[in-house]
Amino acid sequence: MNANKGKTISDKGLRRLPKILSYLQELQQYGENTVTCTPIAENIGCDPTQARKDLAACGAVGRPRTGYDITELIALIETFLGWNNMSEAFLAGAGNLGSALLGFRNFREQQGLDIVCAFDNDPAKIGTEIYGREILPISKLSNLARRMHVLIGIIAVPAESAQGAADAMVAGGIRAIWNFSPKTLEVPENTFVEHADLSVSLGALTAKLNLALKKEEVEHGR
Amino acid sequence: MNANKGKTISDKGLRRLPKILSYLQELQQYGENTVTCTPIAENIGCDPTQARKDLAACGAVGRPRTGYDITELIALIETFLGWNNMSEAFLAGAGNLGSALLGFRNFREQQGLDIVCAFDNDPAKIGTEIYGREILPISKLSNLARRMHVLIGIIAVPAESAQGAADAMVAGGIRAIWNFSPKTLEVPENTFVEHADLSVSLGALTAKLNLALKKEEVEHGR
DNA sequence: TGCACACTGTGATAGTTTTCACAAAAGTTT
DNA sequence: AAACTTTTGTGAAAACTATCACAGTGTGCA
Repeated sequence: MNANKGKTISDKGLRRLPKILSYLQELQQYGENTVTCTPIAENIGCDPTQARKDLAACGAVGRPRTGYDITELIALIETFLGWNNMSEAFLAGAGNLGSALLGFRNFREQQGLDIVCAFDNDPAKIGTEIYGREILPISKLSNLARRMHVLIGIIAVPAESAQGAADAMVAGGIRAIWNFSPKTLEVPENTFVEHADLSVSLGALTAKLNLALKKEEVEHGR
Repeated sequence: MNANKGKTISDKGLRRLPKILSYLQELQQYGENTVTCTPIAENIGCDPTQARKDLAACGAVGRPRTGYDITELIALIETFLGWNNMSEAFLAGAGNLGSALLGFRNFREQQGLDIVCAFDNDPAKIGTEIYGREILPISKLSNLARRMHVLIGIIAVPAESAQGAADAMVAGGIRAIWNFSPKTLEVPENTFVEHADLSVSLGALTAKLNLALKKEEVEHGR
């Protein structure tokens, strides 16, 4: 209980960590050994104090005038994110997006996420293989998850099947769901859902562009 | 200038709109005509006042005792997000993720996003077709973007090529970049970047699970 | 036609996140 | 070895976001 002296991190802060990590790995490739908060903050686009507090939340201690040790920092952030030891995950939905997720080597190598099984309802897909993983019927998800002690589930099914897939995952003891469907899922208290619906992110982008273009139109219009 | 009486919306609020939209479309399918803020808020997981303020930002006006007209609300949100008229987009990177993005019919139908061209540096891919779109060399991106007045770019290339792709997009007059690479991009002031790196979202999920499991371990351990 | 209800719209309050300001610490230079 | 510079760590202030409380208003019902 003394490693992390009661420091907390906000959800937003949490999301800065993978960006910081990515930058640190880049620095490490260039042969750097230490780094200060200022370049980190500049790279990820935040205030240096913010970066310092985020790092502190992971248990990092820096040295005045020198900064932080990059290797140590990488290890701390990876541990904090749970990326340093392999976790097994189940995937529901072997369509376009699901197949792409199965194809990413990075999840295994960088984030320690091993998608061990994929599930689908489409009889045409069941039994086939995608990137070396056989597609199983969704009805088998719960039992297998429980037997294999899988705690992470990925939902890449169409909106109308999303809640059903989530229910199957929860029934199988899955505790964290990465939800790529647009639907908001209902799950028990102790289950985490990360809504990664692409349309949310796209909406934020197109709305900003839209507003800016309209504003420019008005400014140029007169 | 009177449609939207100076109301503003935060970035976080912006991201609630696509979720609200998705729920409204679901209600519409069930034959509902009007909706109040309470069920909307429950569905997307926020306070009813929050939902009301988000809707107000889109220019929506509700009627006491009745609520909001669903059809009208959908139209307002779609207009606000810029999803009601088709926008053309260029895609850089025709790998796993890029191909999946090309395969989504939804972007065209739901978000009005038409990925008209895809670009890659891999000679093996150039000239081939993916979901009916020919793959062109990235060197042609700038000129084509300018000629076709394309304003939206999607980056699905590896980290090391991301900044180069972004530069080409900016040079071609692209104003909004949907960035799926882990790298933070440097772009001019007037260009919007939406960082949709999957590892950020995954990190938030695994970190929460990780912390919860550790906490449970401590609680059970003694 | 008027009364009561359910919901919107919004100013005020509470809570959270970010930024500021500065003391303490560790190298660097003279 | 002392003075100086750079950077961390953190409590306090500012900015932003979410929640609360309630006045205003249209609708349904008597």
